[in-house]
Amino acid sequence: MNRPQTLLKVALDTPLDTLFDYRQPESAGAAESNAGSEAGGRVDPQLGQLVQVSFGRRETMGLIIEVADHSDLPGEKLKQALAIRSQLPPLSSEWLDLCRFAADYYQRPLGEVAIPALPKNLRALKTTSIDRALKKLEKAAAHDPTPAACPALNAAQRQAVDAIAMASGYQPMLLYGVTGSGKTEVYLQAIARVLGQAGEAAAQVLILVPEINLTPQLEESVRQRFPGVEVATLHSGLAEGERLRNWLSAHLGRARIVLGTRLAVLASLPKLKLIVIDEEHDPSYKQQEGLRYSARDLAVWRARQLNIPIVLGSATPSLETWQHAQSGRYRQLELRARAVPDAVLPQVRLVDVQRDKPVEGLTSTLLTALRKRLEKGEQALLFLNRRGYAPVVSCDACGWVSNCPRCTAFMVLHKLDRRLRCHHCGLEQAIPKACPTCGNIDVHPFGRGTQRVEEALQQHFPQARVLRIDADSTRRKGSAQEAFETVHRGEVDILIGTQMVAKGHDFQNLTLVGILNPDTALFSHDYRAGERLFAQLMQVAGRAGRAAQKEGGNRSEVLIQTGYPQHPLYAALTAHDYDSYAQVLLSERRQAALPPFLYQAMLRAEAAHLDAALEFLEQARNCLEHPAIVMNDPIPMTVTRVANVDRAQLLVESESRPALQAFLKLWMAELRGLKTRVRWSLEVDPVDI
DNA sequence: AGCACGCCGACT
DNA sequence: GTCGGCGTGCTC
Repeated sequence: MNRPQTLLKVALDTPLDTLFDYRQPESAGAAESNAGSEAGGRVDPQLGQLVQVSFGRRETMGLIIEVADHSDLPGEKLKQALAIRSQLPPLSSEWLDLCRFAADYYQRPLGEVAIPALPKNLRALKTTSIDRALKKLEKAAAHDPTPAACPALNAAQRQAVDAIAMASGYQPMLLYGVTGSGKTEVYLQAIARVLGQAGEAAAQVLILVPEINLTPQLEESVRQRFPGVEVATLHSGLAEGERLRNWLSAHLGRARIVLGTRLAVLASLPKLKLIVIDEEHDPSYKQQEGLRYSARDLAVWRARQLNIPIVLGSATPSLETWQHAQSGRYRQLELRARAVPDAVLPQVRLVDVQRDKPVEGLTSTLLTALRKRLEKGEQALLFLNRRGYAPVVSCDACGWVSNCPRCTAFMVLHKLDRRLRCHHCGLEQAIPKACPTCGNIDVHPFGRGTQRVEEALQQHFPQARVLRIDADSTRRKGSAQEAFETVHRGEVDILIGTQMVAKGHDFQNLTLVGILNPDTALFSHDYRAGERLFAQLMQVAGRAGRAAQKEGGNRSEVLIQTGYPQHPLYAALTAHDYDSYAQVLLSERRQAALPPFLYQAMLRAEAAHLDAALEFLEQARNCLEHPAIVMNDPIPMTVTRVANVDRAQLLVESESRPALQAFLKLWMAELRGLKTRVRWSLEVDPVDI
């Protein structure tokens, strides 16, 4: 007497690695009749539709992954789904496959990947914001695309544009070119060609950028170049309403160009025909919490899935991408010259701090260079990747240092607000007037951050307008943007900043870049530190001399203050030669059996006491063996304690990615079975070791 | 992960 | 006598 009934297998945002079965709602149409869908009659549920369900004691939104007529559970355990959200097209099976891949690869349940990838307002139980967004989208008038004028290309750019526009099917391409070599123009013209080729059939292009707020220039260029074309941005800074509207515009295929940060790689793009990843080496493509995905890797997977070309642009490609280009898996497109006529690469000079001892972080060579630029009315940029006034305060008499009581870290002196602040847990304290242990009056700051250098600069150049840009000076929303504008308007003579100043901005009148204390990264235990430092310094150096050279012939210069002027990294920087340095790094990696010649996963554990975390990892290490897997010793993390929580990690390695994946799948099942009070998480392809 | 239930300490 | 600590168990 069992008439077959339609069951929905639903993915929910929960750590339980399974789909949940529900009976279909009484009337799929009726529940949402306010949206104008056909009332009454039963509508067939479809894959990729959102469905409202009761789960435990709460109501939540899920995604229909399968429609079936059988469940392994006894019928009385099945609840009826509450309502299917039918007023928008279902997510495509390609999109679901993308989420499924990410879920499998990063060892998470499908629902934990797919549901959070959707805008919050789309998942909300009430439909008001969706209705509002759809109405607003209707209203937005569609303009006729009016092609804007394109600058002429040089030969290398033309070749690159042709290669991208004429690529058929899956074709990853490394667009390798120094800052100022005209990568953006290649993107824009390739996009124009791809959108043009698709004609009325409407193609979509996805452009990924590291941080949209720091690179508003690209968004500006895109909008100006494609007037009348709908451009949707997607990034974490958007208000929920706008986020939903832009997401829907992409999902409905209206937005022809979607420009976003890493999270945009999971957008629904039904007509996607080309992906561009700008600054593909940038670490911010790696999500560093929750689902720790690489947007770059997922983008490449997506391009292959859809059989479309993908362009990875960089002046300092990641070694993974470099290796693929070397091996021929990726096609290499190269822009050698700077695209701006007459522009030349800045001269990079090393200042040996053993011979020219810095005072307050500034060598006399750098001070002289600054003075010269000031006299000419040109701008200078100093780069110091350390915010605050001084990284630690100490007592000469007894050796007391400003340790954070909750973290394995120093509390940083912030002189302006007269506080000590821990950059790991946020704890703040007043600056002690005397040493807390011995009472000595003479406690003093040790080392220097951007605030201290700013102070020194003001003393050296009282007439100069000095501006500091770092996370502290740009707390307020939009203040970073304001700060950069004052530089553009020429209201700043010397800019001092952290890595925030390295990205995106071209300063026309900037002719001197000083790099203050880059050496620490040279001897880091993280084998990626060299690669990252090179990319960062190259990027900062690129801020200088982007404008056409003036008739006076004053070439821009970059001064690097270092204690190791012989280091090959600096030699390569001086020669503007990433090729050979990357080659050296790659062969080192091959010899030492490190990524990209080795595949890794990191199991991390957190507990109130280090012993518990280490003990869990030891247990994890012993609970499963695999012939192709090497398990390292569990070790405390470098910064062991953060906010009173101890952290440890266990690195797992294999020469075979499939073997690692197979192992992880089994291992996760084992670990989920261990009952432990330790919080743990797995990261596949970890970047910070 | 939420969110409940469930049994032992200091308070309106 | 209750409010509330977090241990344990379940979610179609």
